[in-house]
Amino acid sequence: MPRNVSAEELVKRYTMRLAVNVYRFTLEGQPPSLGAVTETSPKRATIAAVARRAGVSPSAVSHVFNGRPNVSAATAERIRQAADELNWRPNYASRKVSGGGGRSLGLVIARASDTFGRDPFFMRLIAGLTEPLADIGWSLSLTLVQADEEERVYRQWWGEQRVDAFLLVDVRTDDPRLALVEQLGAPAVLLGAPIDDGVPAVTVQDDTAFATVLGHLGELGHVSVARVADAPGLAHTRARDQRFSRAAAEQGINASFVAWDPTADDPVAELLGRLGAATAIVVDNESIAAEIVAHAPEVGVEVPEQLSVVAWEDSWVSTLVRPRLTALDAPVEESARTAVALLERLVRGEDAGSRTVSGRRLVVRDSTGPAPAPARSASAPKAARTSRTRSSQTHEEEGS
Amino acid sequence: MPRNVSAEELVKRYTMRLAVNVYRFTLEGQPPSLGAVTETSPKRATIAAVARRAGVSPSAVSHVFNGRPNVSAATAERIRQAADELNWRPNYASRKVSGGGGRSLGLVIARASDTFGRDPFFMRLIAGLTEPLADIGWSLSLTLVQADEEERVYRQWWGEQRVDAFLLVDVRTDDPRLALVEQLGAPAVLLGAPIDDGVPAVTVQDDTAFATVLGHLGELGHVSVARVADAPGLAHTRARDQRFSRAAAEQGINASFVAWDPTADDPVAELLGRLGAATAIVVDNESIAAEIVAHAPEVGVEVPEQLSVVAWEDSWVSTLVRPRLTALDAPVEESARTAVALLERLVRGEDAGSRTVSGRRLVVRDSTGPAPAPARSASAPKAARTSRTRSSQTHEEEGS
DNA sequence: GTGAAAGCGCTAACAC
DNA sequence: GTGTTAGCGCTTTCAC
Repeated sequence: MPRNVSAEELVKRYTMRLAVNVYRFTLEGQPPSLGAVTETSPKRATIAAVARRAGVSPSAVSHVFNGRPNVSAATAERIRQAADELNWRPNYASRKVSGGGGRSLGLVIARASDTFGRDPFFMRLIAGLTEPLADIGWSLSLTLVQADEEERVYRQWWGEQRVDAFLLVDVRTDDPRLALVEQLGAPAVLLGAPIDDGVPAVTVQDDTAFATVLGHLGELGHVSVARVADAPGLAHTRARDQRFSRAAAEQGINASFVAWDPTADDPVAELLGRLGAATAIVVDNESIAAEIVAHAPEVGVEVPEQLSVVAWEDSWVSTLVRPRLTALDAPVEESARTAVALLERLVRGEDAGSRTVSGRRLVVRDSTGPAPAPARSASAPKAARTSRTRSSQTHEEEGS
Repeated sequence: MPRNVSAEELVKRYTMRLAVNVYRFTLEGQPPSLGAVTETSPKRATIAAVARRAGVSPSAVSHVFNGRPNVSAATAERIRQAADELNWRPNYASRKVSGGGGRSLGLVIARASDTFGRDPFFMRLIAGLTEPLADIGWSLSLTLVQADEEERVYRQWWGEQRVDAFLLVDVRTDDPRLALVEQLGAPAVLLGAPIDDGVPAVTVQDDTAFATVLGHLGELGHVSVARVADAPGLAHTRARDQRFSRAAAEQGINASFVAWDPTADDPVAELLGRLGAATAIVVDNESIAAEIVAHAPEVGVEVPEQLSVVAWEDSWVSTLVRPRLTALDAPVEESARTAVALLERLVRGEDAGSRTVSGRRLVVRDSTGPAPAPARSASAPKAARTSRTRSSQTHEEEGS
């Protein structure tokens, strides 16, 4: 309601109030004047108006719209029709204030605009969330925050009852949000590996992803592979490091780790300078992988002739750069759908355990190729690409 | 409130109710039992609890949290402190139901996941909206819908009072949403050229953008330039067509129009085949432009040696592809901020007129170069790029 | 199967 | 300045 109201608005409010008071004082059925005021006013119809039109009580209308069984089919039909005619929908706020379940999922992303914007994962996630949410009548409340504002926003949104559950993404090691949502009593689900029994997780089945990647690279003759992690603070980083080491050991591949340094003048050149013997890299972040393949030739490293690159995550961006990126595609939409399903259970007070969704698929494109012959150095000839536009092959990774 | 409640929950509710009833029956100040129940229960604190703790009435608390002046500074401080201690925030739903202003902006995007996901504009828009929204205590409710569900979602979100205003994007010619929001009485702002007095617009100052682009291309010797539009139904398409024609005429450049056909087997090849004499193109959509520069060489057209490409819209994607895209950068964040400011005025009942934000900047990168000599045909030598990594130059476009 | 009535937590008019 | 009170529109007992 506007703070500064017009004269008409004041008159209207006063009229409404009068009508209501008359109704109260007469203690009778329904004075026609109230009906008239309510139904012709620009204000939205109320449950009372619908009830009146259907010739029933407000509670009957409520029952129908909440799927409670105490109303006969015929009456229910009449009520629905009246609601339609008045174009009425239960007021979300009123419903909440009177104990009805809320229907809003909070997604608070602690990223700067640019790192948010250049991660296609978020577009897939947002798009993937909206459909299952819409199916159950929920909506998505989204915001970006700075790291030091994160807790405040969770507390505020929950405290104001603006949202009824949270989806936690970018989970960090010792992430304070887990304790926070438990303290608040807020239903929450996280995307990533399970951390805490209190907050169910939706995990992508990643166990064999590295084996698949290293198998692919091994076949191409690579014996030394490096893993490039983007953000060291994220919870998944260490787990992936370990899996990478193990899978490499099993396949007799020499594993190493290289950090991406976004503060360098030329992060790609700087990274390539630190690769050592590695002839292939697996990059945690798709846009970084894309930057590497795009920029490497400009600093003297041909992809895939001298270096093979695999992106962990896949999207249209991988098919945009040249050479196209070989990538590990995650079932983001499936994760989103699963998270929504869990959230719905939590909100209803049922308990929900963590879930695992299907594994990553290795999509082989053009950024991986035969390992360079050891003799050749950085001055290797820029061999013509075997087939620049060869179609993608897909290796389905077996689930576990 | 969960439908299926535990025994404990039932007991708790019953206890609360008892306490409340005792309070009502005694008709006295505040029975200690109620305070105890409310404050130690896991339920969130209420305004009454805060008032009690601060030794004032609920309305005093309300006044403080709504910036009304009727409370002394000392009392206000005491109230704030009590609220902090109880970790209380005004309940959003209650506030709305009792006439308080809402604080939620609806953004309904009628796009399929993939066309949404591959348009970096939306990431910039979302990121750009959240900050100004947070500044005024609003949040963003976002959803994707199919075209035939669009109207239903607007009606539903508004009818339920789930949102308090709408931001209209992807405005189409004769867009039914304009009449819809006016009929609903919903505050709304659109991004794009003004269409209707009822819905204020935030427009990017595009008047001279084509003159700037064509000036740049003219200097490079291009005499025939084509415009590639993505979605013919969008309202901005025709306006841009006209501006393009006019600017071309003024500069003695031969203008043509070519449609992008996403259904073709190879849309890029198909498009290039229809360019006629044009040696440069201006592409409405950044990801299409990126696809063109990435794929053109694979079908025998070198960029920029044989064809110059300019993208209308700019983001990190333009710097990812090779050659890097010369692009027209729009002030998306400024548009978002302006839209939020307008919306806030509308919601308060003040009127708000359309606004124009600063013009597009031409960012010259590597996808534009000298026009090919007319004699040379498709078999032109793949001349070495003059400077593959030359730094971007920026031409500020003068506003009007 | 139906309706009356008491709340939900807050705001705002008005009296003190 | 501060408190009282009557709503907001809905849900939910609990009588009928």
